[in-house]
Amino acid sequence: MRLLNHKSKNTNQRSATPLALPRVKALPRAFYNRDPRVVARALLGKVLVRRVGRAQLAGRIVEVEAYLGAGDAAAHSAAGRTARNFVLFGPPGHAYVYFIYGNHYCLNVSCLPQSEAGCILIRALEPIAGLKQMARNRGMRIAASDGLPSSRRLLTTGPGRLCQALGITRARHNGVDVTARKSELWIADDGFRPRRIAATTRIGITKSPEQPLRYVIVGNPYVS
DNA sequence: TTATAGATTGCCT
DNA sequence: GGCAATCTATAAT
Repeated sequence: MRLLNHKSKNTNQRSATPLALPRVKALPRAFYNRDPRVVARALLGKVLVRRVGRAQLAGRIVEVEAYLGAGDAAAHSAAGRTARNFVLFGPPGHAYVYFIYGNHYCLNVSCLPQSEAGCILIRALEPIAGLKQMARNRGMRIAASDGLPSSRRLLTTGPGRLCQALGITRARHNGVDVTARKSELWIADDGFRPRRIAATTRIGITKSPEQPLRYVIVGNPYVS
């Protein structure tokens, strides 16, 4: 398996360096079996891979938010287990996909052991492979190959956008094991390590907005 | 049973 | 900057 590298003029450190990925590893279950704040930082720079038959869509994770297992009023798990959030209470390393505002899907990855409901919201990706398909999925006429960062940003910057670009839906991907390379959705480590990470407050929440639980790769142009 | 807010986005002025 | 789109969960009738 090989991720096609998209030739791009790099506007940021090394985040778009060629991916020599003859055999990247999937992150193991133990990676996710930790405090969401630790997992969130560690996920920055990893590669989200969406397999569609033989084709692959992939993007580097550049922005995430941590939602804590207990005592986090902003988390979906705050009121306990429901038909929507049950995945969060299962084992770590599984996709939690929910539908929001009647229009958009958002992708999270569960962390902490069984019965503890922490998770990480994936908020932005730097597109790596399958950009044309992403543009098609997003209904963008231009194939995002015009080299303009401004238009490419619209592919995968924002939690709703990246789900649409990768064709992620609740019906198909909620509960998927992201530690398995055979999954339609999994997360790879290609050895890239962010140079600098910053923590800020989370976006769009009203309940406990003061905690710095949003993490970004400093300077990456695909951060929202 | 009905109302309202929400981990968002795109299009309008 | 305002607001519509319109599913899901929860609070209020």
